Amino acid sequence: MPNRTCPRHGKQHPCSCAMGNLYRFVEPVLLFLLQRKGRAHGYELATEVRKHALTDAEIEVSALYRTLRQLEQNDCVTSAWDVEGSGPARRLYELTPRGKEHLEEWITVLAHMSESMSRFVREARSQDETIGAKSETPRARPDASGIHIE
Amino acid sequence: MPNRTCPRHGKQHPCSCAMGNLYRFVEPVLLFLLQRKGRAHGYELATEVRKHALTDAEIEVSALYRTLRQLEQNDCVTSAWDVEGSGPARRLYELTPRGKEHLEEWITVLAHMSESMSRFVREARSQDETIGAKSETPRARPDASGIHIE
DNA sequence: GTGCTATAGATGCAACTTGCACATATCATC
DNA sequence: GATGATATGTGCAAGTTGCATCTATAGCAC
Repeated sequence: MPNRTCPRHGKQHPCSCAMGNLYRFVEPVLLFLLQRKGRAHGYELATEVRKHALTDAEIEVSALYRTLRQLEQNDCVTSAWDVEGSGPARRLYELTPRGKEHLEEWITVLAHMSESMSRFVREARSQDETIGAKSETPRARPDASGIHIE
Repeated sequence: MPNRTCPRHGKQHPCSCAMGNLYRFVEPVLLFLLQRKGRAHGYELATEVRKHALTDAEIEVSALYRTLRQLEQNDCVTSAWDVEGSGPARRLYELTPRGKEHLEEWITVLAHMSESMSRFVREARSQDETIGAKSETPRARPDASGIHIE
């Protein structure tokens, strides 16, 4: 949405692609998935994160791994190498009590944000209609609701 | 919410203070206010932006001014110096048709995000209950009214 | 055994964004 | 002439991000 044009949607439709990943909404989704799956490795999470993403921005794998490391540093997850099975070793992540707490914090924040946003959308849309209706008339009176600029 | 602790709320309650301003949610609020007020200067907007903010993060005046400049560069607003009245000169901003369009894009994005978020919150909460019920630890019931912080 | 692909995790770095402190200027009041 | 409110900005270190690239294991085809 910001100035730089979105590489995925171009000018097709408005998107939130240019919004950040790392500290924004990757974290809660990862915490959520980890809570649900009990234990998972990064590559696996990467395939599922899309379905629960909070914006339509692509979630970078690098951002995902970095977020997981960050979460580990903050005691929200623990990790252990899993060398069983075929293929390269994988790091298995698991939620800690602190991580669960952090997810709950995120849930509170997101619930609040969701509400703020839908209120904003409601207000902006109703205002839009008002202005749309008004602009038909020869733009006379300076808005009865009282804002005057000198 | 991210790792760095919030300077305003500390550990009191979860907040979205550490989320970005500039390209995030300052833009739509400014566009909205400009549409409503018809014309306004930055300092004035700064006093009102709080009421419509989409996160509980403080909106920096510097971010606000920078956002306005950016919006001007992208033809979303125009500005003109107002030297009438007392006090220092003020830059009066006004929405352009492109700016109105951009606001509508934001509204679409925010409506979508709001929905994604509330779905996420719903899912995460119901999952939480399931897991809570499953875990045999007595763990004083997760307070229906919601928010408990460490 | 070489090349190719899928899986898995990670780093390097330029470009960009942000928070905070500070700069500039006008006017009013003391 | 000092102080404070109004008003608009800039400077810069620290932090964040997108994209390209790297390492490494295993399976399969040739």
